[in-house]
Amino acid sequence: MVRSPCCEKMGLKKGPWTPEEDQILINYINLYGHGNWRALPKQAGLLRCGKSCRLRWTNYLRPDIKRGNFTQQEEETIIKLHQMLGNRWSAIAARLPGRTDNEIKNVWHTHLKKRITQNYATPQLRNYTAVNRQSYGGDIPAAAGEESAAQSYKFTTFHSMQSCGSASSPPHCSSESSSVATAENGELSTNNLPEADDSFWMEVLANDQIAMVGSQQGFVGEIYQGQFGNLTMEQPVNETMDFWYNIFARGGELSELKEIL
DNA sequence: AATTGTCCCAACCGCGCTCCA
DNA sequence: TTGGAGCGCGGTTGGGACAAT
Repeated sequence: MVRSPCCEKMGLKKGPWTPEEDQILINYINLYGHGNWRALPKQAGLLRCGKSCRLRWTNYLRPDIKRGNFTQQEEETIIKLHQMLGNRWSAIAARLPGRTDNEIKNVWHTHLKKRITQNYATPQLRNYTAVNRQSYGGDIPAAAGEESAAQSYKFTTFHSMQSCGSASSPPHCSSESSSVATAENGELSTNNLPEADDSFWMEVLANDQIAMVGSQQGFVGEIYQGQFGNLTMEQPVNETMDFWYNIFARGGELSELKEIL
């Protein structure tokens, strides 16, 4: 496929938009809409490429854009959605009315990512999970007309987990799986969070069978023992790692998990 | 007051997807 | 079925604003 030349090569303007350009774009879209972004700048009399116009409109000029700082609730929603959806900024933005994917991406990289990273590092992890135990209680608004995030996940059963402890147990099953202590109330203690690496999560995701690796035995064992039912999710490794860390560290219930999703 | 460093965000880049002729 | 056109997405960057020295 032959790509169209970039703006610069076509002699079009790049860089920050002037108020005059903004006004031209707003006036044109208010009058004619934006059916064809490629043709729009020429018809509107702008020395910009269509792509630049679309970006300016969707990220800044749209009348329904909410300006200003993100509220704490919005930030918590972003954190929650990011754990579920990963870097799917547009999907996250669809659940935050008035916020753009670009804006959310920026706030994630400048604020939220650092916060999460710091809190994942033990012992701060406990603080993070404690915070999220509260914040996860809220509703996640579904995007209008869009398949819910929940529907985009496919749940499968850990068949092999059922066989752990039996004569046919896979090699990775071990009676040590119960060695991870739970709190007296039955919740998993965050003191016992596993040191999970990518290979572990790859195993979790690869099949509808669970494989346990070394120190992860306890972690998986707890799932098998009914903390969450026998559930896993098909999604990229990194997202799942975050997801499981969060859900599991909070000692969540299956019903809660379903509600979140 | 001048310089340097850091943060933040608007805008750009390039890839991949969908649509359509 | 193929390939061009258009669009949307996520990653990256340039440069202004502000803080620290």
